Amino acid sequence: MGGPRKNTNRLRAPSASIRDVAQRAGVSIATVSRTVNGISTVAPDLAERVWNAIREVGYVPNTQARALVSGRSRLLGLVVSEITNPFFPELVQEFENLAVEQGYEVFIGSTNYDPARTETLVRRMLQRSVDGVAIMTFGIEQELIQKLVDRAFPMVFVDSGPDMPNIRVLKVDYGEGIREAVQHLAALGHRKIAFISGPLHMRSAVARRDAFLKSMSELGLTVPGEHIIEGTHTMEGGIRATESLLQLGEMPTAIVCSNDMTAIGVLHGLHRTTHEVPDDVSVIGFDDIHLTQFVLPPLTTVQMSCKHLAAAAIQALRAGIEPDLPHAQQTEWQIPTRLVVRQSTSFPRGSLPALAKTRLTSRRSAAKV
Amino acid sequence: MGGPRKNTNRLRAPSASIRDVAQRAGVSIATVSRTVNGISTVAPDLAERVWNAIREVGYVPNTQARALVSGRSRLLGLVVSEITNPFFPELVQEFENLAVEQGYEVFIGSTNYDPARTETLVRRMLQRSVDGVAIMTFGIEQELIQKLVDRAFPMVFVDSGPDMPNIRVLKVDYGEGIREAVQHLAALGHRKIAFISGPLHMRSAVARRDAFLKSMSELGLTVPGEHIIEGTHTMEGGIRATESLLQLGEMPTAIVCSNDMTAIGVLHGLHRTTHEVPDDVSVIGFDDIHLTQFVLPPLTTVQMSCKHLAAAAIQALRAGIEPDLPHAQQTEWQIPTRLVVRQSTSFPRGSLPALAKTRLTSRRSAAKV
DNA sequence: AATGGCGGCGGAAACGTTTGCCGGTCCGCT
DNA sequence: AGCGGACCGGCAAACGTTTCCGCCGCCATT
Repeated sequence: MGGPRKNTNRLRAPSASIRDVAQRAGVSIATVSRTVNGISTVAPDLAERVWNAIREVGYVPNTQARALVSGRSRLLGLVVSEITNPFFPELVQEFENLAVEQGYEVFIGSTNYDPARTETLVRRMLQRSVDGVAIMTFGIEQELIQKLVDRAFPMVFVDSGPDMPNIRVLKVDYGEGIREAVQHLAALGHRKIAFISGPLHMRSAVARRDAFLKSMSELGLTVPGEHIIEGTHTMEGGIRATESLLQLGEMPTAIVCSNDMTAIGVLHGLHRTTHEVPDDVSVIGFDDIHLTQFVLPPLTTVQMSCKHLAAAAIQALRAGIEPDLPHAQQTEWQIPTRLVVRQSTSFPRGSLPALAKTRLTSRRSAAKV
Repeated sequence: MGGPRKNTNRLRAPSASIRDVAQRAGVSIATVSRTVNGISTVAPDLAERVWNAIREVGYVPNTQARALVSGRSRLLGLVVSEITNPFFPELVQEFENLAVEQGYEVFIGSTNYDPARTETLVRRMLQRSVDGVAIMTFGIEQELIQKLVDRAFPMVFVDSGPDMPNIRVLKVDYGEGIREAVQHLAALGHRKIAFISGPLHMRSAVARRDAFLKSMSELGLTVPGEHIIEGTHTMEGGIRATESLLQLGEMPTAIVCSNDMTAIGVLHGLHRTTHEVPDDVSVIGFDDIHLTQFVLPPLTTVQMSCKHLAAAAIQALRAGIEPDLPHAQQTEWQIPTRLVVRQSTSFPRGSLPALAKTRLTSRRSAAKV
């Protein structure tokens, strides 16, 4: 038969196990387990002995074994489009902070807009047996969804997901922030306001464009067709869109963009052609990524709070994982948006009240006077 | 005694296990395991049967169980300073791509420069029993290192780590790129070149500053003390440093910065005071973060290749994990740096050859002429 | 034709937990 | 004093793998 086989072929010397602790404390491993997990049926003095023993042998519970037997990994999947898109690191950061606070770890993956990659990404997450996945890609492929839903997997989507049990959705209220943006421009005196959208196969891009049109018509402002341009949610798209706007007979005095990268492209496009922002044209972005504070001039933009988004995502995931949490039945979470005014918006050229000019124009042109 | 207990209290119905496959294929679980792991002693026809069975029951190996018994998690830890610092997402991206390619997963965590957070981060990584950790924080606390080294843990550091077995170091060759930067400026005619360093308690910041001084003296150029300013590797630090440079009697005609965020701060500082870049002052950054392409003007900077860094980190980690890899004995990896010329550098004001002016000056001022 | 070697497969132990079940102790009630 | 029950701790099964060891049969050699 041969005696017990111990630790052959292991990579490193194993660390202390629950058995070592039990031996040292003079209790059974069951008691150690219960102590570690805070189960109240352990007598205080025993618990004390166990904790001491744990400290002495430097015991760290083995997560793999835990997950294996309990069937839960305390791991949350977070799927983003691309981690190098500046919006996402901030989301990741918030998400991670909150997850750790609540005793979870985060398994991050980016799809890079590649379906094959997305496919393997999800497979990897399943293999690591995550307890739930937040899909924060703002536009996700349907077959992938199907695959996950089949396993009755707790999931969270942004904007819209399939209408199925165990699917929770974070509804971003694009209208709110965009209305603020339009009203801000209108209050400054702008009437001719253009909009550069995202790629229109993305639902969130359509939602943003429609919110813009709605806000304009609420104010009785009309938008000629050539003032609505489809962009790509990238800087290049913003530059190209700017170029086509510049060729128009009637230039708009303000441009609202479907995301910040587009707005930054607009800034570059205008800079190349020696138009000043905000003196010649006002520009507003969307997302409030970190970068907006660093461009020149700092960008006025609509903020979708990462904090809110992350917090809601985690709450929604936990609702799917732990059935007796207070929010377990909730299936929708509202995410607010709001305008953040920086220095890329001002009065339209010509309409500038003399008094306000010295106060409100950008520091750069003020200094030049 | 009671019969076998099955699946009480599990969160979800378990997926097919190796036993289901074995039963379906009419072989033992050992054979299934060998087939899945590509061990060659399995007869081709049996392997065929096993693969079919796997497909039929939709078997996915359980990573937890695998890791538990094999002692290896195929998980790599990646510790960065802060994920929202634009340099890191790009590193993370490369690292993840390469890791997945080589059959590993990545467990990311950011320290946010907080020792307590770092401490728990490492503890979490140990609990998840990662196979190795890459510490890419460019300046790490010593006690943390000690803690990890005690467990003979495969680790990779940047710039410098403790001199111990199982520690591998990625040596960034700051000198190379900074010499290129200085020579580029000198070639354009600059003689008075200032340097804004990072916080000098960071070794990498000191290394960069020293590389600058060395490159200057190689060209016979002297640097007055007030032209070396300690910054903070942040935009604010760059702005402040610019302000103090502006108060000097003799302004430098070019500023080299210890990282890109500082350089962007310099851009803002100069913009506020109506100095033109590059016409009045040339600016060079370091890191080549994504952002540098989006600021105005696009920043000339020294690139430390993320690709190189990530590839070397993974190779070094694997060297520590799999002892019979070709690089297993190597303990140092060289990371090259090189200058990327964009539009924030030009001739010093006044020294500009008339012919070159129209070609080399920034597009903005050219258009104004 | 018997024997030795070897290739290939199966049995079963081990990894480190969680947890159902059971047995012991002690207290309070009758 | 005897009994019931609450409480608490230990035993051992189970989670899903990997891998050691042993067995069986086939082929080649003597």
